[in-house]
Amino acid sequence: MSTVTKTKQEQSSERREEILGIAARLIAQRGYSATTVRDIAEEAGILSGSLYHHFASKEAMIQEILHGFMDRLLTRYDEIAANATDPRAGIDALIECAFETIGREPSAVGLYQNEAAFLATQPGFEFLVAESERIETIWIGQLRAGQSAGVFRPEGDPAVTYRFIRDAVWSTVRWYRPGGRHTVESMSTQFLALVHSGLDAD
Amino acid sequence: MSTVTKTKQEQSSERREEILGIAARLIAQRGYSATTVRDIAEEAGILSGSLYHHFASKEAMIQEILHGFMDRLLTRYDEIAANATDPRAGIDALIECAFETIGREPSAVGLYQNEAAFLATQPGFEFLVAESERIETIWIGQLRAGQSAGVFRPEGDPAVTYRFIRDAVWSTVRWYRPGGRHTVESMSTQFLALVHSGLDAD
DNA sequence: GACTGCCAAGCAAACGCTTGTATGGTAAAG
DNA sequence: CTTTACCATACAAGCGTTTGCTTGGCAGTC
Repeated sequence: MSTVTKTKQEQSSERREEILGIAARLIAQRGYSATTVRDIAEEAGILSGSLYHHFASKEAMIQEILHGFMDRLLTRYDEIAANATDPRAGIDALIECAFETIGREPSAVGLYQNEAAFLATQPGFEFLVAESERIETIWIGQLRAGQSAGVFRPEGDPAVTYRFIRDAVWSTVRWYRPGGRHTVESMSTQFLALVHSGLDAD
Repeated sequence: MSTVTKTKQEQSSERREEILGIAARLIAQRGYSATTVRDIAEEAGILSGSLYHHFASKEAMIQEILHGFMDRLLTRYDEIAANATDPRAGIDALIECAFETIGREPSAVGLYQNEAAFLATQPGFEFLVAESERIETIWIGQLRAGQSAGVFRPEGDPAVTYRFIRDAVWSTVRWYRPGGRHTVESMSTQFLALVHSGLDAD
């Protein structure tokens, strides 16, 4: 009697994780189809054929990267939604979580930003649509609750507001570089100020 | 003695424009390197080799698309900046112009969103960096002027605020579809309300 | 401690296919 | 008779992937 075991391909060895990290970084930089298995292999210090000892295909690599990324994100979002005391605190926590994620795994975020929309239409990537919808539901739930409670302005379609916020936050990964004038925290703070109070002076 | 003439490759025939439109649409959907010249040719009803009667290379096609797009945008932005009566009206006009552009040429916007960051690092695309910087200067100028005039909140780095706004607006092209619940105008209106007054009720 | 079997990791070379591009020809229009 | 737009065919390079093989190390058994 054994615990549930992973398939051989899904067992995580250190080498696998290392190669996935390289692949994520390259694909985030150049795009999925502009990144060749030879690029990835060379960066890993092996030949392209040797990649197939670790992964079934190039597509399997990006699937594993995206699935892992979205599962981790959804876990955090679920926790935030479950523990939020009020809608405003909930939205703030979701936004902060997104900025932290950008700081923690920029490659996965960038790759998701660039490739998810197209890949979602491809067979084998149905999970992208499903998990994106769950995420959307969490955000819109907080926005709606805030409108009902009277802490957020009643006008404005929550679905549209969500997308504005989502895109502004996630797009940060394209230009934010740590070590410069701003930290992840200061970015988060400035965004929260903008989204809560707006641009206009009182 | 003649006026400045375009090179043969840059002369615009109707057929050229048609093919460029097809290329822009396909590349916006699938990405530059995932779109083959055979895809473009098939959609145009010709063979791939025949494309080279109109264009020097695949790269020349995307250069022409992007250059044309940015030139038109920059012309409009320059006009707005020159005619703006005050910073708030200036920012509003810039935002409205962006939403109108999304409605008018969604393919070019989408293509720019997806490919510009990578292409900007490639030889032959230096104009992308140059024109992006000019656009950034126009926006940040309005934001700074608003802070100085006291109509915008003084806290917040204008360069960061600009990027938040820019990304939220342009990313709209990825999910907005005309004919649904929202028009370009209603999107523009809702975004302006959010960016000026924020989420919080008074 | 030597021997055996096994396995993860990678190499070297090739496979069939797709890619962007070049070339010579053709048919219609002016 | 030149120009325009296109076809038909080809080509070299690069693509993802497969194959057969080598290597080093880690059990377990004698």
